[in-house]
Amino acid sequence: MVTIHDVAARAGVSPATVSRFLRGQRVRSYEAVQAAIDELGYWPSAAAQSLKSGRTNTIGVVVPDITNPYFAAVVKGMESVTRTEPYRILLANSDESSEQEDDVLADMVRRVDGIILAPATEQDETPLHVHDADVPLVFVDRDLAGGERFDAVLVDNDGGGRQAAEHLLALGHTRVAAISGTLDTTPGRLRREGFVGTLAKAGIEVPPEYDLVGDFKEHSGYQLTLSLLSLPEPPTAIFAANNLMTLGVLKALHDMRIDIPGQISLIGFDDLDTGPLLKPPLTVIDRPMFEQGVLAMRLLLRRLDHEESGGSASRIVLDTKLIERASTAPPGGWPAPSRTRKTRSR
Amino acid sequence: MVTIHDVAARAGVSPATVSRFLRGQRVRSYEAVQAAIDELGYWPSAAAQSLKSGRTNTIGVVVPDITNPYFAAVVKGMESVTRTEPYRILLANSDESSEQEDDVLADMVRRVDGIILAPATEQDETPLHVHDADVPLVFVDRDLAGGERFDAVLVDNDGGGRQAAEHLLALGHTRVAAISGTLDTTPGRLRREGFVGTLAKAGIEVPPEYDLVGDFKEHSGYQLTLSLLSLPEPPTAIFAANNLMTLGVLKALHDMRIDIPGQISLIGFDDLDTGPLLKPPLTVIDRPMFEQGVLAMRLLLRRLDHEESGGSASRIVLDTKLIERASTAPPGGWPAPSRTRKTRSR
DNA sequence: ATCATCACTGACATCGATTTCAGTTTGGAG
DNA sequence: CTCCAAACTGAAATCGATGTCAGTGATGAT
Repeated sequence: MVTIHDVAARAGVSPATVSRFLRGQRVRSYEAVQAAIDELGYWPSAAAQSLKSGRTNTIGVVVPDITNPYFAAVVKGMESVTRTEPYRILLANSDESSEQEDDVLADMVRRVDGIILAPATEQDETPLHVHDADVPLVFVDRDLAGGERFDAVLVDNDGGGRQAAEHLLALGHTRVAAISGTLDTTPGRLRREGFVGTLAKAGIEVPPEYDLVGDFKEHSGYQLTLSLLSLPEPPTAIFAANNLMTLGVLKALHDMRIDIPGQISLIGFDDLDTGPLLKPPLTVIDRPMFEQGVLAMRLLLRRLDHEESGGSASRIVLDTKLIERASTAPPGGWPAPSRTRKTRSR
Repeated sequence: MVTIHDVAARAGVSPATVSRFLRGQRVRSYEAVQAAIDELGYWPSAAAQSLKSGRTNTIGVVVPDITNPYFAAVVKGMESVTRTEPYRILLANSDESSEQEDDVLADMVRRVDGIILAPATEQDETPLHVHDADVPLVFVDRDLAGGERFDAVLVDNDGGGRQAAEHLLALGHTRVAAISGTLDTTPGRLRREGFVGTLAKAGIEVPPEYDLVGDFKEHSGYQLTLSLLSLPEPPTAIFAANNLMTLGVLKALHDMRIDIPGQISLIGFDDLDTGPLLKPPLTVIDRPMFEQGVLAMRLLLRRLDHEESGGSASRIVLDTKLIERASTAPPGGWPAPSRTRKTRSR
């Protein structure tokens, strides 16, 4: 490995001068140093620089599952911000597991300048200790109990659940099932509350056998749907609280040859690239994905720049939006409530 | 920040002893050191360790696009391997651009122990210099001209193209279009060659207006399909060389109200989670995704362990597999060649 | 020619952990 | 009780880059 000393020797100056050159300060032997660097193919050691400066120019990003298109888009948004900065992204999956998340965080804290996290549960306290290590922390997609003093980029999950419920209500559904995500995550809990609460206000109870809880993974959507179908009186509509579970529901419904939306309407949370191309095209609650990543990364970088400056936490909450496609319709044989369907809104 | 000196002072030993303790060597004052570490909440500085050891315990991963489900799965496979190791993944997108790739690589080389790369083009020579910096390099999905001396995990792209062609031939198609990926990438070039070559051997030429080249992104699939449809004599079948472009084709076909496979058959490369749920369910050439990531990471870690040992390059080539679903059928109004469809094989 | 000012330079300490080397302690044998 | 080998310990050098500080050389004014 070629070091700053080698360059200095070759250029006939001291290492200090080469260092000054690197940082853009004026130097008498500019050309000689430049030449030495080029000829030797010198690049400063990142480890040595980190040790001296205390900065790694690395951002840790921990998400439950990078193969979930939502998180892939979020991460890409983050990267679009770091592209023009000297920062790189250290990525890890938690697989929706607090233990894995804790492990990964403990390791990351030593290597990064800041962390963006979509926590596996709201209850874990470990992430709070990240901050003890002087590593700024930003939440994305999900919040943490006691995390109010941290920056966060979230969406109005409660509102999203409400939109889904209102949509199904407007269509005239009364036997409505919810397949929620893990209830100790922010989106899992709030989407369900928004959905079930709105139905309740309209006088419609979601009985326990319709009120199911999955784990945000496709398989749970599949299994829970099968259990719904085995009920003596299956629901006429299903709300699935994320993209992957929605896919699971869809698969189960296909496998069981259920007509959508003829027999059962389906509304999901989070759109998919293939959303409009599915059979049937999916009605979903959509939200910004790429943008959430961008915002989260900007918040973190801002905090890194104004180090110490403290300042109160920025908590950004974005709106969700109903996208009506063909997977929802009035319940079988029922009359559609005229065309309120199109005009019904928030 | 609490350093090894602080721990040493508290435990009443020298830093050297604490260091030995950390590395698992026997130490007389075991309890005292352990206690000091716990009480102070000490974690060794990664930067200092890297500087001393010359290892960062970080693997650089550069892919064209993490939102492509294929690459997301590959990266997840890689991570499943590093989970049980002390390694972390530094992730970057190249956006299918050589310039971005070069930039990112130049920076990564200083920070990682090894790099796994899906190069944006076969022609760029920069990645070869990565190796000059003593950073092992493994290719995944795509190869590089002159990269034969590096480890690689690839698939039989040529064979995949052939399988697609044979499938369409067996169905009786003669007016067949190919939407290839960038031709200076391994998969772009080879999939096209396998496809067009197999058709040629069967006496079927793909005329220039059917022989189109996209950029692996959805939009190009969409645009090129529109151009195919505007032809006086559109093809009866389309082969799209990756998942994203296949989606673009599908969208265009939907938008133009073309019946699939009634008017046009569609076969894609790379399966999607939603593949079976699309309208119509897609016939595709499938290949291992997660597994490719696993293999690539294993190759790299092996090289890191047996450092210096050199050894010749491991070039793994996996097989592709035809998955027949409903997006392909005999050309409109034509007789299907009995049931050879099911028995036709490699 | 002399001196003050300014721009630039190099020696050296430093960041935090590891490793070497020359001790010191321990335990067991005699 | 003495001695020796084995087990352990600490001081100091080291990894590579940077910042401090005390200079050295150049420039301009007198």
